[in-house]
Amino acid sequence: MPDYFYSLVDSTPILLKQLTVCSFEVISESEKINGRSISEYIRDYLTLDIDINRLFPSGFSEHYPELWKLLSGYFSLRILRQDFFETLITFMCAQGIGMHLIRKQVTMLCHTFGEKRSILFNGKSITLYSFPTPLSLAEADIVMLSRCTNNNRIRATNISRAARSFMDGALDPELLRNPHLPLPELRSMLCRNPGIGYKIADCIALFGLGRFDAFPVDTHVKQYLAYWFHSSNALKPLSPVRYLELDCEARTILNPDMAGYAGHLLFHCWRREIKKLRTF
DNA sequence: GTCCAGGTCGTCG
DNA sequence: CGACGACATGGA
Repeated sequence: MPDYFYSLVDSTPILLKQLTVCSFEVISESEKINGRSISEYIRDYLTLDIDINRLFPSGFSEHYPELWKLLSGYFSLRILRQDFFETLITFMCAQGIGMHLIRKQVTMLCHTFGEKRSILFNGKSITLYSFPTPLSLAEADIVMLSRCTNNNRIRATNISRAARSFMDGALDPELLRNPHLPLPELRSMLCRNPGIGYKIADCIALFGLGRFDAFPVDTHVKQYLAYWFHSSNALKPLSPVRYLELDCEARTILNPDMAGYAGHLLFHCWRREIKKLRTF
């Protein structure tokens, strides 16, 4: 993968219009990434094959007219087909803390364990750090690693262990990428790794394995299920059984095989329009 | 100072 | 199963 692509790999959703800021002019069409042309790669990465208009079931806009009005401002939001390992580690950093701290952890991981790369962009030299390789995290000293994980030693240990599982093949993305693998089975395979529960597993499936049917239920999703869709279950504290119930409820409201993708638009719409949060 | 952040896990009744 | 605390920090 060419160096400049690392500037795109952020493990966070990006609005299409923001992404254009990255300017693809620097990329030559003759260059290949994993045997594919640049335009093919971008189309896949930005999930341009996914038709946003078919994300929500027919009748949804009529059933939720006010919500639909808010949501229409989010149709340019794309889920990215991101690297499995990056997604795995990034979401293992996302437990009960704010987006700001999650980004900080990922940034520190890159600065501490990633490769330094300087690229020329619009005539200026920019220094970037790649995401750490599985090997570098597998071999990382736990104390140094926990400095990157919000000083959370347990999280650092879990990440270290996950990296080693990735290295020895126990955690194999090619095995998990099987589209015929039922979601509950995929989820339980991911949950064998300490530090990964239902929510993180669903995030890894959704963002790192292209499983757009996976529907992660977090604190925000729980809130909008109660507020927009009047789920009484969503008002109660989240437990493993209730997680599965909410997951099931969401599939009756949304298109089951695209529930996660649709849910992601709802997620950002909720955060910005209702909660008035500015962070993506 | 209090509450809440893209949770998970162990323990106790 | 449900409730609660530990893990950790920072922004509102």
